[in-house]
Amino acid sequence: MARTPAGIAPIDDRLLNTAIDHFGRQGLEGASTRAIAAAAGTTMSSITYHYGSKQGLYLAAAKHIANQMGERMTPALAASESQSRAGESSEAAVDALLTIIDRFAEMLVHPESAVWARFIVREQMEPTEAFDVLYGGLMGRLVGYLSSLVVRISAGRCDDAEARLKTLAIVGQALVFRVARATLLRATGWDDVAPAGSEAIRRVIREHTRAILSSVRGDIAP
Amino acid sequence: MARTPAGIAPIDDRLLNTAIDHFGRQGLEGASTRAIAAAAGTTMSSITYHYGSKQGLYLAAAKHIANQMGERMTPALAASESQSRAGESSEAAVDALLTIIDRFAEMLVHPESAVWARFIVREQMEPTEAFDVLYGGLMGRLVGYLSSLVVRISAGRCDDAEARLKTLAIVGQALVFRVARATLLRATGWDDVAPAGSEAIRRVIREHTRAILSSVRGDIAP
DNA sequence: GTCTATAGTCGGATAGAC
DNA sequence: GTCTATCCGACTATAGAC
Repeated sequence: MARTPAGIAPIDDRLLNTAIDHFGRQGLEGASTRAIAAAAGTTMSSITYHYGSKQGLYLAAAKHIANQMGERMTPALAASESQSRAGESSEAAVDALLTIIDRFAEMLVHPESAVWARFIVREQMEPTEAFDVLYGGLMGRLVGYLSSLVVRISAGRCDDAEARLKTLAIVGQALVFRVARATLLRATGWDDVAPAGSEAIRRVIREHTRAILSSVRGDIAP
Repeated sequence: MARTPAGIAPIDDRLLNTAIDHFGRQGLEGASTRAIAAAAGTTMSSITYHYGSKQGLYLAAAKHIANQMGERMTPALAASESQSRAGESSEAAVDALLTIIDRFAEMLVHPESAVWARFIVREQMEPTEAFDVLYGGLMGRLVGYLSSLVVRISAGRCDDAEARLKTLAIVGQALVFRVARATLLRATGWDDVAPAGSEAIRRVIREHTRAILSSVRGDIAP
């Protein structure tokens, strides 16, 4: 049986993706291992066999999300770190930050992230130990890296604590288009987010982020 | 038995608030009418009596959220509309928009909004007919109003469709501090959002929003 | 209006066949 | 490893006492 580089067999992969979907919609308690197993084409006791319990599957699902998000963001993170190191200028840091934000926005408007987001947002608003898995995977590193870029861009105007709040606010501009998806569709009259809409969203986020970072640099009066 | 102006008796109010909490955490299917009734100090069959069914209670809970959010935002909305009408200048429109955003941010950092947010975000990412109730209550009106301010601030530089995307991105800066609460706490090292933290968050959002709107007015090069 | 009692379904965990 | 069978608890909805 062929295994992926991550060591996950196709059957486990299918079970994990189904689990993410069900847990994301109904939570740990609300989701049913019977329904997850049936949707993945197997039976409930295979969950017990592979993951020990319902909660074991839940934590494995969180790890699977962290791995997949890491795969999506790693190239952009490498490119950004390269841009960041290319020059000491704050312009280089702005570009490095925009590289990450734009890739993050692209991920969030992509349909693939819908199931991840349901799981993650649930953990954000009512954390369990699965949040440690999610935050330890990529999020924490990303927040720290982006905040350090903001500090550099500000040239000492804002301290680390303020930079972290600024980072979250900037990220929130992208997050809203996934988390408030129903409002997006109502407000725009769209049936779904077509490629043109996705481009328009990313352009708005880039423009806003540039404007915010310009003000951080002191280009405009506060 | 004294009734509130909204015509909701204390017992119903307690039942509805409990329902919002349980439904927000576990969803329509996951939540248990027995548990909701017990936590509200009554029995399951009183839910059937008052709301017909579990889903009837769910819709009533959505309406209750819409009403409460309306109460919180109405004064700011009235003040904002007054500011907006006070002058034709785009500065007046900026102030009017900031009034709404700041009040919205204040609501989102307040602990009270945690239970509402769990319910609403669930409906955002997996809408049912309860979302019609939520969106029809306040959200739709607010998005339309803020977008019209953005159009006015831009002085024709962006059309209505782009203004709506910009509005959502701006709102997202506030939303993130509720929706990604666990990340906020990890990133800052806070145990909770103390008054000083709440002030810092709102200041960042105001500064960013001013910077974004300045760029919309063409104060800085795109 | 609020309660208890009951019917019928579905949940997770486990044991054991193969 | 994957399945069936079974245990026992919890669920919604309803009927009916008071």
